[in-house]
Order: sequence, then C-alpha cells, then structure tokens
Amino acid sequence: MTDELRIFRNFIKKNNIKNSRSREKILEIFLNTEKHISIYELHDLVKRQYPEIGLATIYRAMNIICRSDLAETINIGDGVKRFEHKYGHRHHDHLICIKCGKIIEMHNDDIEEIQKKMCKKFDFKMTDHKLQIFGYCKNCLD
Amino acid sequence: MTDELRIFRNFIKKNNIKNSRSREKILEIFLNTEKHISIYELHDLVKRQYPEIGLATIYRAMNIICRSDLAETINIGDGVKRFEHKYGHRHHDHLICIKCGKIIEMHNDDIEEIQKKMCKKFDFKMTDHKLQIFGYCKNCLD
DNA sequence: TATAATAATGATAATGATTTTCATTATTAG
DNA sequence: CTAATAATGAAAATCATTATCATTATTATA
Ligand SMILES: [Mn+2]
Ligand SMILES: [Mn+2]
Ligand SMILES: [Zn+2]
Ligand SMILES: [Zn+2]
Repeated sequence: MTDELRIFRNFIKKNNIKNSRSREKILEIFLNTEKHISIYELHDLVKRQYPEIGLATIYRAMNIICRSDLAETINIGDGVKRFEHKYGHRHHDHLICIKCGKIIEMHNDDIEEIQKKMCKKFDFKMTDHKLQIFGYCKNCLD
Repeated sequence: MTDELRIFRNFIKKNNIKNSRSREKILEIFLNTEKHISIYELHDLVKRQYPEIGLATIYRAMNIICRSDLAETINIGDGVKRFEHKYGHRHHDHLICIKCGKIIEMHNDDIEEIQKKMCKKFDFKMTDHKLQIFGYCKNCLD
C-alpha cells in the first residue's frame, strides 16, 4: 500500500467517514497525474475507467483529499480551482504562462525568509501564502 | 479636472467608446473610496446617489476603468473580484487577514528583485505577479 | 450472516458571481 | 436636427460550485 493510501485511510477512519470504492479510485487517478488538474479534467479522466462516477462525487472526493493533506488547491484567477499533490511535495510558487497555460514550479528560500520578515514588521501571523508570476514561458516567446 | 478623469477621458476617446454620465459617476465614487471594493459594495455606494444605476453598468464601467489602468482587480480566493486604485499607487503585495478580512499593503524591493532573478532562471518573461500572504492581523490575534 | 443505522452516490436543482441579450435611451458626428 | 451607434437596466444565460433527495453501499453488531 502506498504512503498516500495509508494516510487517506487513516484520515477516513479518524473522521467517521465511510470507505468508498469510488473515492479511492478518484484518489488513485488523481495521484497518477502530475498536472495541476481541474475537477472537470479529473472527471474526464475518471470517466474513462469508471463512467458511472458523477461530477458531484469528484467534488466531494477532492474536498476530502484536500482535508487529508494529500492535495491542495491553486487558483490562477480564471475561475476554476485546480488541484495538485501535497504529500511529498514541498511548498513552491508558480510561474504561469498566460499564452499556453503551462505552470512552472519554483522555490526560493530567500523570498520565503523576506516574507516572514515582512509579516513580523506588520505583526501579522502568516498561515499560508501564494506567489504567482504571470507571463510567457520559454516556448511562447515568439 | 483630476489626472484620473483626464486619463479616463483620453482612454474613452482613443477607443471609440462614447462618454456616459453614469460611467463617470461610477469612476468618481470608486476613486473616492480607498477600499479594496467589490462590485456589489460599489453598487451599494453608487445607488445611494444614483439609485437608477444598475449592477451590469457597474460591471461594464469597472471593466473599462481597469482597461484604462486606473484600477486593477485583486482576487483573494473567496470568489469575488475586488478593485483597487492603480493610478498613483505603486505595485504592492497583500497581507490578508482570514478572520476580519483586513487587507494590509506592503512592498519589498528584495522580493521583487529575486522574482526577476527566478524568471531569468526559467527563461520566463514576467508580465505581472501577485503575492498574497494569508493569516491573522494584529487585532485578530486572540 | 442478517439487519439496522447511516454515509455515499448520481441526478438534478439551487446558488452566486459574472456576462449576455435586447428593447429603449443617450451621445455624438455631420 | 438627424442618423448612426454606443450605453443602459432588466432580465435571461452562463459557469463553477454546492445542496437536495431518493436510492445504494458500507459497517457495526446482533
Ligand atoms: Mn504546483
Ligand atoms: Mn492593495
Ligand atoms: Zn507558454
Ligand atoms: Zn484581522
């Protein structure tokens, strides 16, 4: 059994949620993609193997998967939530190509440090942050 | 006439848009608030002086005001776009209190510099970026 | 294993922000 | 002043997401 499945089942047990075949299939398919994936795209993927699974079930499953800390959402401002793996992936920021939609992941410790410093300056207790850089990726520069 | 009104009328002229009383009133009221304001809130404000102005007109006006670079949108992830002044306000990032909704503005040149460096590293041509830090403001810490 | 309690499901309706449509009104060039 | 056309408000449409509800699946326990 994978770490992720173990974590998921633990979360299910701890929260008086019942097990469900569908939900574990959704988790499996989500974990097998490396995209920043929307509900709609994930539903499409899931339907290929399990055509009977409805959209609402994907919403409900991804909600629980996020609460179990296996996924988190990103919002690039186009009105659609996307999901990415959280387990085994350290915090990172995103470079988002406004032409092709490509999302590049990056991390920089200095930025993180300065952020903390700025929070201290404003007596602000940070719980989370997101840095998104919009522009053109390598391939989309003429 | 204010700088802003001049810029606005120039933009109107350059883009074959007709002048409109309502639109300039919306602009005026928007410029008189210093909040990060939603369409709904702005409509409420506008209705006090001009009860006949409809919601769609606020949407249409703010869209043009943004295109004229007098305003820009921020999206703090609650599904509602907010607008803030752009003219005469340099770029800044936001600390967003997840309890009371307060938005603190901050700017740090080092962060901006590192961002540019990271873009170079990935051959990415930045057009825009946003950094949002979520947490608790001074007043909301117990 | 059978059963009762209850959570999960899919279809569909509801919601909320935003956009579009359309008939009417306002602006503007000539 | 008039014709052309953009702007308007009301209402309908759209789109992502959430809630509802009757049915099905899971699970604890008798
Ligand atoms: Mn990512
Ligand atoms: Mn601001
Ligand atoms: Zn690209
Ligand atoms: Zn606060």
